[in-house]
Amino acid sequence: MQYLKDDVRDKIIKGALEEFLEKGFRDASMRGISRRSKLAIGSIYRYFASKEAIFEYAIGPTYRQMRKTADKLLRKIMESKITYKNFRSLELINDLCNEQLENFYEYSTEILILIDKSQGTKYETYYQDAVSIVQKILIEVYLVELNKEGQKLPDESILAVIASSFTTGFYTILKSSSDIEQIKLLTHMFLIATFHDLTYSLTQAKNIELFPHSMS
Amino acid sequence: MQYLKDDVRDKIIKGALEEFLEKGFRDASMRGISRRSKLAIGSIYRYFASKEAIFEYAIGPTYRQMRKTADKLLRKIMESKITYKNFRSLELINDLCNEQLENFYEYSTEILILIDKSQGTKYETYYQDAVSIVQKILIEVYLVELNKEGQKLPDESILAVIASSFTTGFYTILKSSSDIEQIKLLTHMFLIATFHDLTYSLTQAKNIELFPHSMS
Amino acid sequence: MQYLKDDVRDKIIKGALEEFLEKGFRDASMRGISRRSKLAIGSIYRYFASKEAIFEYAIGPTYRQMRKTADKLLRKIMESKITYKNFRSLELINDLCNEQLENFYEYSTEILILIDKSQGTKYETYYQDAVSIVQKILIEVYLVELNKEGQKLPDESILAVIASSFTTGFYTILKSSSDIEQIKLLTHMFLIATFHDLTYSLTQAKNIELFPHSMS
Amino acid sequence: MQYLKDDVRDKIIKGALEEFLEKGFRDASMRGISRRSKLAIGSIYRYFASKEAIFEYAIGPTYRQMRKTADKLLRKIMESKITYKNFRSLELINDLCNEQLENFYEYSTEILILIDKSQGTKYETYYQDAVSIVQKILIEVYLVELNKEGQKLPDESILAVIASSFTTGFYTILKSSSDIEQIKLLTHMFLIATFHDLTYSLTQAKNIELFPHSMS
DNA sequence: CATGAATGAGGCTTCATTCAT
DNA sequence: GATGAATGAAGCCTCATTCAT
Repeated sequence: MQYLKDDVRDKIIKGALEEFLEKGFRDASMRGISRRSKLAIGSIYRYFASKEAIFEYAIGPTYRQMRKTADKLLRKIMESKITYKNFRSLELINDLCNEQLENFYEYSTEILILIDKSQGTKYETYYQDAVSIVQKILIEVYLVELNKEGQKLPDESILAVIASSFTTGFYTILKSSSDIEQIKLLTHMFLIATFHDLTYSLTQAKNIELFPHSMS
Repeated sequence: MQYLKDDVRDKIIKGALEEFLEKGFRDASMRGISRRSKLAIGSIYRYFASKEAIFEYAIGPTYRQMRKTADKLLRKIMESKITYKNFRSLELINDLCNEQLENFYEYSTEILILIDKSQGTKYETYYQDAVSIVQKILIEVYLVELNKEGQKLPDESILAVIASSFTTGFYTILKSSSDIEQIKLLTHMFLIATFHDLTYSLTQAKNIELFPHSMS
Repeated sequence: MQYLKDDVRDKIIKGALEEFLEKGFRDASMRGISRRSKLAIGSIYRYFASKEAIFEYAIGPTYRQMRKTADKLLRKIMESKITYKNFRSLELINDLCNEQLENFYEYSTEILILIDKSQGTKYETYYQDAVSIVQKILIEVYLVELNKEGQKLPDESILAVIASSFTTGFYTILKSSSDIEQIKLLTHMFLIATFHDLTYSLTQAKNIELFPHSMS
Repeated sequence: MQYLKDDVRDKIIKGALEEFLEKGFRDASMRGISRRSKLAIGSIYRYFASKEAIFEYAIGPTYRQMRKTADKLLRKIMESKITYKNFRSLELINDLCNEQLENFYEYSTEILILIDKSQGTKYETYYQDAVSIVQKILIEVYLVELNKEGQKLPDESILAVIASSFTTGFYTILKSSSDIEQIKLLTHMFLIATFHDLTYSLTQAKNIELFPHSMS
């Protein structure tokens, strides 16, 4: 063998990730991947059967890891009776997040591609799926519990908004740094910023002010 | 008639907006625009020189309007000494938002296209630009002021995270409804949920709990 | 409309038939069809979805016609108790052939393509299928009857040979002329030449001479 | 060793013949030849300059042998005054055939490739050439002689039909068996079936019946 | 002006051939 | 000499753009 096959495969994947990230799957061109990986197009086809196969190899494992994580997270939350009233929720969620962060930050490029560069692949609903899961959690933790108490949200679709907003913020953290400690800190801060007193904000939205702690 | 008819031009734009929204600029096809606008492809080229020209005509004005709004917003905030401590911030920001919400509402399709269907055009950085502006505002309102007081954020890049999270949430609202009253309500709720007591959350992140109002 | 669509479609089919006949389906190139039909490749795709669709349009109807004819022929022969002993066989077979010849000679190009230029299409077994049908007929007319009489062929696979030889000869006739009267005459001659006294030749092969009528 | 090894060359040719026979020259792939011969593609190119060179080496000698045989056959027939009336024709033709049958048998793969797997090579007209030679012989043996006698064929092009029919039948025999004795028997039977009393059939086609020997 | 057929560059993929090891 | 990875021209097909009617 002239070159180590794995070297070349990695070079292809590296170029492909660049191309996918910049153009998205559909607009990524084999020529672009070829240029970035400095390999003739024909050579790429020695390693991968198709553009789709490259995507699968580059992104598939990360996707499956993320699904597994998300499913586990969802199951744990459903089982552990977390509600917005539960004092230990923060710890638990934080732990659950931290448990997976190591995985996440290592594959941040893949995740970013999954989020909004995967149109045309079987993973194209990834971002919506992630948002849906977050939304399910929010419904479980907030809406179900509030309904039990006879409280109502002014508009329940705010949970969809918060789900998408939170999901994006979370992935922005992953994108922003490759220092795992910083990612953990930011995640913690962002969890607090998003969920601290969220029930109060949502139910009282019409009556409260933005900066209560800061007025003299 | 010496001039090309505006109603035809509008029909084209209407079809083009549909196509761009559904497929994105790159994957939008002239045939698709032709089908949706019920006009022959050749006719479209009589009104617009290229697919890009259609995009420019359909989206450009909205883009410029949004930039102007954003710049004005940024300038006003810079000039008006809004800080997280300023009691009148809420009113002001709410007013600023409402002032534009009608615009947003009216051009929500164009805005949604700008956000994540503009790849391949000169506007493809729109979402990032929007996030940047929000981030600048957050820096002005929170970071600058906190620094003056000698306080520090555990990690300043949390502002970038909140900027992207907020921007996405805001555009999710636009996408979620075509009822302007609901949009206003959701925006208000979302503003509260995001910024109510944000300073406290950020600075005290390590010490506080998620659901203070809900424990007996 | 600028050009009559059917004109163009016909031009494409004409070029495609040339190309298929010369190169065979697999080696026929869209560029070749494009060159022969003097149409840009893109134009061809306005009329046909794929190279295969062109083949289907050009050849499919002829194929179905031929199958129908062959099936009918086979059925009639099976039903009419024709055997090599049956005096009226010649007339009947001749009639059956003539009945279809008009169709055949009109589509001789298509038939020639079916025979050995259709590799890579769903019709690629056409020639073998035709031979099989002829062979079935031969088995019915000769072998079954001979067995009843307790006679044996020195080697039964001679029928497969005669089937393929006859089939090829028959198609050669179709190819050789576009004068229907000549085709009919040649078919008649060829039927006589092939089947006149065939039983005798086959069963007595080892003992007889080639030119019995011509020796002084 | 200074010279390339012959056994390797043979291994290549063996694999190539398999590949050519199954796919035809154009659709045969170097990878296929490499797989069948269990030799790296690069090695093959050390022995042969191109796919065409392999074909030439594998098929060329057989082609030339066949041409020579055919020419000799043709010359002999021309010189030896064989006619359909000549009593010794059968013996002679049978001998001529048998003389070559061993060759045919030994190179049947090459011949089968020549017949209908050689498209894209300079030998692609082989089948037509073979038919032409048979036709020339038929003309010599039948037509010339009949003309001398003032007899006429109803249509002279029947000889082209019989030439192609006979050629195909003959090659079907080669393809059908790898048992030389069976090939000889089938060839004999097929010669009888084709040429026994052919003159009578052709000249009297309009007046005779198919099964004279079998009517009670 | 409107129409839509015609064009051809560019996208994915295959495969004969070359070349570094 | 053997190997098989690398190359790139050519095949099928799509689609923005042009042009004849």
